[in-house]
Amino acid sequence: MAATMKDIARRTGLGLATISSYFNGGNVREKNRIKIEEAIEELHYEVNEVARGLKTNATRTIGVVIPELNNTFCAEIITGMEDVLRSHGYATIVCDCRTDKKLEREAVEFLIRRRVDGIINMPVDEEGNHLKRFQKMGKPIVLIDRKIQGIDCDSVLVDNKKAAEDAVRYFIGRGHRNIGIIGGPEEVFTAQERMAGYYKALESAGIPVRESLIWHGDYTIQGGVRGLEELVQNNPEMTAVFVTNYEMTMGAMIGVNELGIRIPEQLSMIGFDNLQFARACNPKLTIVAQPTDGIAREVAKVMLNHLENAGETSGELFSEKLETEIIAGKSVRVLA
Amino acid sequence: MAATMKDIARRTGLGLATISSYFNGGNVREKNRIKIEEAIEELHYEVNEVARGLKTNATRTIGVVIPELNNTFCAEIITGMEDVLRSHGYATIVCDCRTDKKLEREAVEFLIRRRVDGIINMPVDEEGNHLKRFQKMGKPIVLIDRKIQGIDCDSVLVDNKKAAEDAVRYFIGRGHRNIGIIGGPEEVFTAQERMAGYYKALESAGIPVRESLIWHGDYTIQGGVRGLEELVQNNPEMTAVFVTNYEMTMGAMIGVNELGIRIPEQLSMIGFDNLQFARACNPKLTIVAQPTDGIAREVAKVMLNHLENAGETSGELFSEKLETEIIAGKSVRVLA
DNA sequence: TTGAAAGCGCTAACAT
DNA sequence: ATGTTAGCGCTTTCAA
Repeated sequence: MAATMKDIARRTGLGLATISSYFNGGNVREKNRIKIEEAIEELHYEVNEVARGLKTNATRTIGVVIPELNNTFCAEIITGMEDVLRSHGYATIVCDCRTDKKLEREAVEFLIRRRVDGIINMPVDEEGNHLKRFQKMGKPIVLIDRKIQGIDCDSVLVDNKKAAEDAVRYFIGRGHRNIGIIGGPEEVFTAQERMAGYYKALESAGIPVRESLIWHGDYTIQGGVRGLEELVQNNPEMTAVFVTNYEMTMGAMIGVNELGIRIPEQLSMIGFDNLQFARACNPKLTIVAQPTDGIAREVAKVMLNHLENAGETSGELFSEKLETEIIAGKSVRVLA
Repeated sequence: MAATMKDIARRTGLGLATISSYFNGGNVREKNRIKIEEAIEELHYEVNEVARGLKTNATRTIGVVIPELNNTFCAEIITGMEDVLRSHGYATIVCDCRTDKKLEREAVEFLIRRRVDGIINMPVDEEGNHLKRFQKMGKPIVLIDRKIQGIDCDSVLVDNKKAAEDAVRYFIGRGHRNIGIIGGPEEVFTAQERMAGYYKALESAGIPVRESLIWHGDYTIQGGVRGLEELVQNNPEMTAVFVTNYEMTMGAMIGVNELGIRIPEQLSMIGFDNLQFARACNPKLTIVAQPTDGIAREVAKVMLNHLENAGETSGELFSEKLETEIIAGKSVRVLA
């Protein structure tokens, strides 16, 4: 069994409180400090965070619930968050709920049992019922990427409407009029926003929206393949297509390859996320890039704020919208 | 504050032990069972796993230390593992050590403080010193993908030598003689094995190994770009190149695009991992595919075996080598 | 500055 | 089948 503070107390002849105070930055006589440190060294003592958590009612652990770890956008955000959280002494328990509302709810209950100090969630259930019980416990919740109705809490979002607007304007500015879109699931917040941006850009340019140019996908690779095939087949006059997330962008590229379509001669394309993938495409893909690292750091910061200034929360809900950026490649043709 | 078992005891008039026994599958009179369940419902009781962990000296938490979450191979394995571990009631704390030995050691200490029941590690430090203390505590360690010297423990590997051998043979069988390789860091186990496979395939075909055709990369995207550029520049006669991990494969594709090289007319290529990426390449890339999901499930299984049959471990070290597979695309030209 | 002691929420041994 | 109780390793009053 691992050494405990009692062992150190015995070995040094000091009381438990002194040892504890040593670990918690209290004042300890120089002589005793040295004795304690020797004992720690010899006994290979490591603080038991479990016991500490039971006593202090704070586990220094935060739970992260996401729809799909196996999704670059999620993975990148988690990498960034985990990095800053751990450097502040917080552990991160990641739960992948596979885009399933039932699993998402179970994940939250799982985290409640483990008494995490806070939850970071990229929500699948847009009603937010899965979070209500946790919120009632007075512990902080930070939402990433998607807002939900039933829950008032902090969130870190991306300006998705503007992102899509920018992309479509980019096409329009280069002479395109028949612009298709491979959108996301209609019930997902980001998908709605991106679709709204598509509408807005077309409307403000006086281009009528045509239903046949709109494909509602599901944010998966296979959905992207399918979407591209359908759009191409139904719209011989389409000269450009905007794909609204990374997985579908990959799918659209697969579709393009399998149909033997040449980019940008036969079809112009703007994708989403993952600059490296864009560079690996031939020709290099023009994309909308999200500030994943910025999101990650912002989320961690907001969460740490709650945790370290417990009590004195300003009452105001934090809600930031980060900006995206278009990274130009060679996949958009300039029409005469 | 959250409800405790004491609250349930008070509310039902039962003793603590009865409640505890209810939660641990003991026998409880039907009438009392109902009373307990009503109380749970009304009090919104959730077991406190922290207290339970302190008492039982088992946190039902396992730590995972990997070099880079932001790496598809790692992310896929973690997704799979976390899935099966959580369905058995185990939480997973993931620590990304950014391929840094110091951070890796710190991650293990962090996990020791949190008293995880086991550690799963894709090791960066090939001497394994970071794991020694944990191992002395008698808790299980499972290594993924890389073996290390100093530590005797279970491991789940891939037959990397054969993987590389197969790839190079694939080239040879199609008439290639001047075959380049973009290898990994020389100190990394998988990189050594893959390099060994390259040598073996060439030697058994009677083709002399030429140093100029070998590039030692670092398993990063940028390393792949650089490797491809160097190999192409130094070997005008090279007709084929084998890239030995996913990130470098992506990098090599970027390099190919930026140099304007046509595949497979000017250069044949076999990459590594990520079938979807391979399909998105133009032309579709031939790759060596690792059974990531198989690895993930195997690792979780081995770990659960240790945890659930504590004590009666067979003493034998488990070490499985899974097989890879070549998925043919159109990136390898048949030479006359 | 240091020590003694209570108690966080649970499990398990023992008694009933 | 159920109740009583000690104690897991720590923090935190309260005294000294």
